[in-house]
Amino acid sequence: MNDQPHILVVDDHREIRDSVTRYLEKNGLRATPARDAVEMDAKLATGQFDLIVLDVMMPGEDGLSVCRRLSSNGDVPILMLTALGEETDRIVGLEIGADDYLAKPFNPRELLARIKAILRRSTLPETYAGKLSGRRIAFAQWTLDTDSRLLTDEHGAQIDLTGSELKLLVVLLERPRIVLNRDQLLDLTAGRAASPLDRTIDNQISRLRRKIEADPARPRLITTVRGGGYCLAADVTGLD
Amino acid sequence: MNDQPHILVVDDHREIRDSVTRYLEKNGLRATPARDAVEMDAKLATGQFDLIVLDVMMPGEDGLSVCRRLSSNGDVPILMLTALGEETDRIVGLEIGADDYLAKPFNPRELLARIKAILRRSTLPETYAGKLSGRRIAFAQWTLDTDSRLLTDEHGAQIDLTGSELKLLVVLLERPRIVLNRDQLLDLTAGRAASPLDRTIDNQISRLRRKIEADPARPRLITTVRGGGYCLAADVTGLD
DNA sequence: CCGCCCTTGTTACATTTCGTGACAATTCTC
DNA sequence: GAGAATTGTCACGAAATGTAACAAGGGCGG
Repeated sequence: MNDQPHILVVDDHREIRDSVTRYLEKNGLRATPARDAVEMDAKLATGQFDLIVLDVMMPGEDGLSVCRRLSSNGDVPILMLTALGEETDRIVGLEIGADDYLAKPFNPRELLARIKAILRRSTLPETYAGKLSGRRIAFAQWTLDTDSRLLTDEHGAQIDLTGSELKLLVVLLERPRIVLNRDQLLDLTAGRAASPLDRTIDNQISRLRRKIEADPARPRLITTVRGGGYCLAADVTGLD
Repeated sequence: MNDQPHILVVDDHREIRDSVTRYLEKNGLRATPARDAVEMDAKLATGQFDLIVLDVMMPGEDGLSVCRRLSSNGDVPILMLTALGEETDRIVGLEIGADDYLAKPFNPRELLARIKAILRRSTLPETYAGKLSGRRIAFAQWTLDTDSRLLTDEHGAQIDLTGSELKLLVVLLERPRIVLNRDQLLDLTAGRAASPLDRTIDNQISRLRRKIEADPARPRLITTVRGGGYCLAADVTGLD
């Protein structure tokens, strides 16, 4: 079982990235490294994170730009890493929405302390996962209302989903045609890591299929990728 | 069994190319040599690669151009090899999309370490069934829906494909009338190399024929090229 | 505060998928 | 036409997946 906070470490220097990741993990957090903005976006899309540690100086899209972009959504706190003496960057970093900053070289313990401080104050009231919250979503023959948890098909027949069924479905709907493995799904729906022989996701999928598939024995909407995970095989439209 | 990462080594010097290939294989990776951009393109078309080691200085299309070209697709990470002192090239190499670079002469162990570092961080979310994901494809009397894994003939009869049957069929459909040998097919469908006496592909072909051929004993869609491999003998139309 | 009911994780077992080896069938060579 | 190489396919088993059944936990009405 693992529901520790999950930190995304974004830095182009491998040594820093890896040592920070290891240090955080050694201290009871979960941590995932990302090399640049692109990889960060990929990880953000397939995982749930509680905080991002972000380097200012990076090739490609730099930290300031990333920070500006992310903090406009405002859902994940950011801790900026600035190279020594980049005084301007410090100030700008905070102005554009970072929650804290730390100058390199830094003491790992101080980084950990600041991360914990941010996490402590950012225990937000839980909302539904992501962008599709509070919306109506159309896919295949279904329309999902995430507020009422109600699924309506083209004939108007209605089915209501349980909390975890809804979460799983929303996670899949946010990533159509992407294969997500059981670890990712568990991370995204329950925010925890899988224990060995964990069949939780299989069961959730089975229960969800029973409700939304025309023939649950031959699933067409949620397909199985053997050795890979599951995949939503439909186009998704947000109706707002 | 072999599903190690597959590295494509592109260098015009045979000694470097061969010694790097051997070194990587000795260390548990799969590696395939290519002498220039043309050969590289051929290998890329008929194999699945996880990383390309690319020399900057090559006759014909040079490394920088290749790198620019490949990284616009952005699906295979690139490690550039630069001759000593080509300081400009280093910088440009990273700017145009290489994931890392290494100056010649280099220590093989360092090359291996950097390759592993890149592989570690380039685990991107897998999309469903390649480029043709989410499409309907027509060939002969069949229409394939890659989402639902459903094959429909002209009379509307439907046949379910398993995951590996679908993958094999898609690989063939992406290369109609091209002969692919068993190694290439195994690489493209399963991302692994064949072990001696490997009958996997024969079996898959057999199973696939049983489903899509009018007379599986006299295959007309997937033909056998004795000593060569298999070939999809039909025109393919994407319906989107 | 109690007990019922819904939800969800876990376990166990059935089913499916797919790789492997064996052997038959086919094709090629000489 | 005989022997060898190559291919076709069967059958078996290991591994992955589907799902029923049970248990634990939580929420809500009374």
